[in-house]
Amino acid sequence: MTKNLVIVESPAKAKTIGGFLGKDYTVRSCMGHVADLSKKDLGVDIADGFTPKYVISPEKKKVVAELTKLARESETVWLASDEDREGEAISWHLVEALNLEESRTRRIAFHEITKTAIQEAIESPRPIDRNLVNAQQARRVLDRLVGFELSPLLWKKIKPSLSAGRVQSVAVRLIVEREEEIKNFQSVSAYRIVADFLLKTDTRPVTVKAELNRRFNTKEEAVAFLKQCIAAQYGVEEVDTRPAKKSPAPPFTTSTLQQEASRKLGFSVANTMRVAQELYESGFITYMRTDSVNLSDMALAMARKEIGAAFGEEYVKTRKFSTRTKGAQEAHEAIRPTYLTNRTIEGDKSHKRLYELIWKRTIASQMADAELEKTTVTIGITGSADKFVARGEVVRFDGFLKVYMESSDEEEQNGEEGMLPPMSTGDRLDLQVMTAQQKFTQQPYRYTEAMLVKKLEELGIGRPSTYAPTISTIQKREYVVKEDRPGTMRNFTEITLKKGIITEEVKTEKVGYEKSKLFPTDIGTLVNSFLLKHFENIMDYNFTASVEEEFDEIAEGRLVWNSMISDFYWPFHKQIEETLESSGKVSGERHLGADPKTGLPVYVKIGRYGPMVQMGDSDADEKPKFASLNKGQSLETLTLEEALDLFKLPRTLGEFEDSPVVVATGRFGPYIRHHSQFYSLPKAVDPLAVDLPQAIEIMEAKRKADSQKILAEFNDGDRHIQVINGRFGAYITCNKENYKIPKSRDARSLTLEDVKKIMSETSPTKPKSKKKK
DNA sequence: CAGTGAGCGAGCTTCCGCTTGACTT
Repeated sequence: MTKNLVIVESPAKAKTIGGFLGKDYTVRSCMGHVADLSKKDLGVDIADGFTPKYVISPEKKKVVAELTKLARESETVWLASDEDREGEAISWHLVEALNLEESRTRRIAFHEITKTAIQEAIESPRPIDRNLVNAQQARRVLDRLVGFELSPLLWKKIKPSLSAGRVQSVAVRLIVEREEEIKNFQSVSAYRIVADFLLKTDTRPVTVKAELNRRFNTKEEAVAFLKQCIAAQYGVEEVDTRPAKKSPAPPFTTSTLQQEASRKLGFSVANTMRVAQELYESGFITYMRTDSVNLSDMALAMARKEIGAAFGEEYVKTRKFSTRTKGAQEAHEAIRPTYLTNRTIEGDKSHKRLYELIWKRTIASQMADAELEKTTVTIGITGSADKFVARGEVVRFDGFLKVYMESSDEEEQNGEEGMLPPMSTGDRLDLQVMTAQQKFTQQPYRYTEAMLVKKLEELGIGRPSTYAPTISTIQKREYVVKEDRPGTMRNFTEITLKKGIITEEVKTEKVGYEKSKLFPTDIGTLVNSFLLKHFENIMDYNFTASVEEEFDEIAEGRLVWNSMISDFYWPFHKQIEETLESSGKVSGERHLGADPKTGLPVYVKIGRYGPMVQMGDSDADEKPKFASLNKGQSLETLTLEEALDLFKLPRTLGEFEDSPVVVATGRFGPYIRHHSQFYSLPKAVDPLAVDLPQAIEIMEAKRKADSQKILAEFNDGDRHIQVINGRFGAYITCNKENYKIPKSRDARSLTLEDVKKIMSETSPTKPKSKKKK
């Protein structure tokens, strides 16, 4: 029997708070939402004023049963879900699901997990804010209506199993449009003039690097300028020194953590979140899904102490950062180490690295500004109005730079600014070398996962808990792919003036090399243009922001939630019906030309299983031939020649062991089929060129590898039992049933008796049921 | 893992946001 039951959202939080509250309080977690719209149908009764049909989420049945029991035994139930729209709805759903009586239910909220914050919260409970709950309900119903009406439209018009939604469809649009910008980008070049000068000083001469204050559009102009400089003299005209300062970045939110972990550690968004979750569960960091840059007073005090002790008092400067993010709800603190005294932690490499990044960012955010001195030296040229400019930067006081500097997404930083020697007006400079470099304008950058998250956050689309899942959804649907692309070589001209002689040289540089960037697929592009054509309003980058304004009005009690939904739904539903009627099936079909042998037309289009080529018309007497596109080929750029090559498979190479050997392409790329066995072709082997001896070699290699996978084989009566070395360790298989081998046993030394014993003691796990893609 | 692409029709897919395990071969 317990007096008080406190319900929070996360188990790790429950553990910490339990320690603060003492024995009169039982603290449990509900693990997020316990109820959601029914999944079997639309889950919204449109005819009845959009009444939501809530059901207890199947995976939460156990939690709800347990909480119901505890609540019945308690005097008072404290609902301590997060203080934001979703948190308020969670509390409301708990009231409904646990059948809580109002008289012994209290709603409390806190933004920090500290003893004082929780005690204060307990002292000031409030009723559940029904307006806020209604705002969440409107958000939920709108997302369901959009997602569950748009997706089936795509199944009908384009391809089964596709999806669309308020967040994911805009994420795809960003990537498709960036690719179009790149495709349409016209690179122009200009000549940049840089020079090394020699400054004579009392001790020894020093080199000063400077750049001309203008660029030349043509080579002729650049050469003319260099010629003019052969006989020129150079002197310092002006020295301008001014102080500057740099301030640290705020502590991490989910989005900035994902960006920095991507830039500094090369982590994918999903990997960052997985490691952060584990750090949180081990008690090393505060909650990792947050949009707040705020630190608790306790954290600030810890920071002051830690910085003072480690670097000295002059390095301490605590700050309160405020969020600039659209729609931020700030239910939690920023992401920070629980104890700033721990510079590092025990754990594997990725945990250590992410933790240290969080520690540095948190500490730096509370350190003094860096004080710099920026110097600009203007260098005159006799006989010319143009000037060379040399820039230098000296750090007078490093401040937060001692610990951490935020990285930037810009790929090329223009010239590191170093130190300049002391100079004064009238100093003479001797030219050592002057170079005119042809510089091309850079195409827009492609998104990494983390850069896409940054962009979505700027647009106010999505929440900290959904950034990583959204990124993975659009990849799972094959709207976008994350890939490396090799880039191409480009020539550029460099003209040098040295010792009065001008020389010209053509050099090459690599451009367009991409690592782990997001590219749209043919399907992504096609779905995007379909949605843009018929649902421009949903695809608008400001759609979320404008509905969020209305959700805010609902939260303030100035707007009725289902009338807002009604105003949105009916015009939207009309768009759906009109599109159903007006639009035929969309396949992005292109006619490539005629097959030179038969004269039949060749098309490329999106089919039921993805991009494909077709030879012949479907209403002709002879059935058309079909073939899938290869990886890396695209609907937009495929040529007739490439299409004709695709029809050359399947190809029979000859006979081996009395059976034909056939090369073909399947869903996972080119393969060899022989005796109903499949053998993948290595990447380097061209399926159009491979011959029989080479194919046999590939098959034998696979057979050898497979034989090493089987650790042991037994025949027990009719049963054929194998011990196999699988991806997740060794296991036993028999009659398509798998059995785990206890960790204490060495799989290689098992006897038939051992195996039979394990099989009788453990229950089999069925291999994964085949899922359709 | 994998070989398909007519048309018929059954039965399936799908959203966003809050939170963890269970499970995989």
